[in-house]
Amino acid sequence: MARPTVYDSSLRQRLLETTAELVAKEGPDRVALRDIAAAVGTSTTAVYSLFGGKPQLLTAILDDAFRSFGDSQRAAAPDGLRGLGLAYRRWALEHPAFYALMFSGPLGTRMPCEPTPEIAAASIVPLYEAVGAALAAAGSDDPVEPSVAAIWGQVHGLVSLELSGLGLPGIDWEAAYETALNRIERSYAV
Amino acid sequence: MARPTVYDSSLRQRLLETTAELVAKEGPDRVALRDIAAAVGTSTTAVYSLFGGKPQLLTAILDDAFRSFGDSQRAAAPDGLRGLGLAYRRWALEHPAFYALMFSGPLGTRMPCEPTPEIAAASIVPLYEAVGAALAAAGSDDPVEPSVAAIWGQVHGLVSLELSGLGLPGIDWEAAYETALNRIERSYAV
DNA sequence: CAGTATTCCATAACATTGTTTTGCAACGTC
DNA sequence: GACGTTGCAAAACAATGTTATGGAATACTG
Repeated sequence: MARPTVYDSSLRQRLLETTAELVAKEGPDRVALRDIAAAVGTSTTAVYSLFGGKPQLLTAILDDAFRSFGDSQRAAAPDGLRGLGLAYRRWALEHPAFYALMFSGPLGTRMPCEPTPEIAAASIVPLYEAVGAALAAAGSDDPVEPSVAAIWGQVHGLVSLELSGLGLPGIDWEAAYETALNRIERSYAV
Repeated sequence: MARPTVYDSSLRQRLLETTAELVAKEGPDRVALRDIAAAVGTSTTAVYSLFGGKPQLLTAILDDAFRSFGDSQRAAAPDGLRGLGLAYRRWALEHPAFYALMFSGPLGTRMPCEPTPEIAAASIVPLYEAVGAALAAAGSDDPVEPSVAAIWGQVHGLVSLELSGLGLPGIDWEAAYETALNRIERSYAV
């Protein structure tokens, strides 16, 4: 042993929080490691020592985001498919930068920061179970995956278009979302 | 007049083609202006002289992509909603990097390269018209926008999830897409 | 035809990043 | 109290978008 360590879990936590804040404010590519380090009162070396580099730091942020998203989904699970859909949009609108980072895919961002697969997969388990329950209640023995994908794609697509600010200017996204949820309920519930 | 100009429309065209090629291969953030300039045998000054900078160059690429996408949609218009949906996915899978650039939104990429609004809007006119026709044929006088958004969201979401490589490992995306298209046809056609 | 001025472009300089290396500083041990 | 070891901050490095500079090629003028 030589000198007392400063790169400990407390600093790691503060780095995560500050980075999440900055990323939420202006996106992952606009935040510089120097800014993060300065905001926390350390140097960029801390990021390399504690995480390995910027991609790994963003991966940690990404995993936290998926966990938060998964929590939100689990909390809404008792309210059925519609509850899951409403919670989905609410979470995405509250965390637009995270949502973009989570679902932009490898070509969307330059940083190779894919989430831990298990954490990402766990976040959609509630939807999986709700669709399975709905199919079972309807007496259908269709496979679950295509329906899960179709429903997930529906809500993800609408939220994604809303966040992208693209096309259909002046549209009432909430009304469009209601339309889509109604269509889903009509197709699957009962 | 002094010396013959080299930064002409021909060079501009070659820059566009080379950039599109490189962007398609590895995404917009990984291509350096120096590489583009070297590939066409000029210097980075050409990009600044002909376009204004990297964002403007990417905007030009983006507009080209929306035009190509719009052409594909117009060509599929006679085949109805299902034809539009199939053409949508086909184009996206053939041009994944462009698709990501087109719909990643301001937070998804660092470059401020939003497309020209009219060009982007024109690309979904065929869908707009098909939905309007379907609603009219069904004798419905519901507003068109929410349905357009819902359907666009459905196909965009599925394609986007497929391209992101996220979640549902080993799923048959084509089957999921068929499921979604069936659901759309059942809801709107006739 | 020679000189000059003007226009244009490639090269080099600059600023900002992520990353790696270096050197100093702090603590335990002898 | 000196030394060696460990750890971190600051400086060096590399890549990239952007801007400034210098030289070169051509048309005009005498």
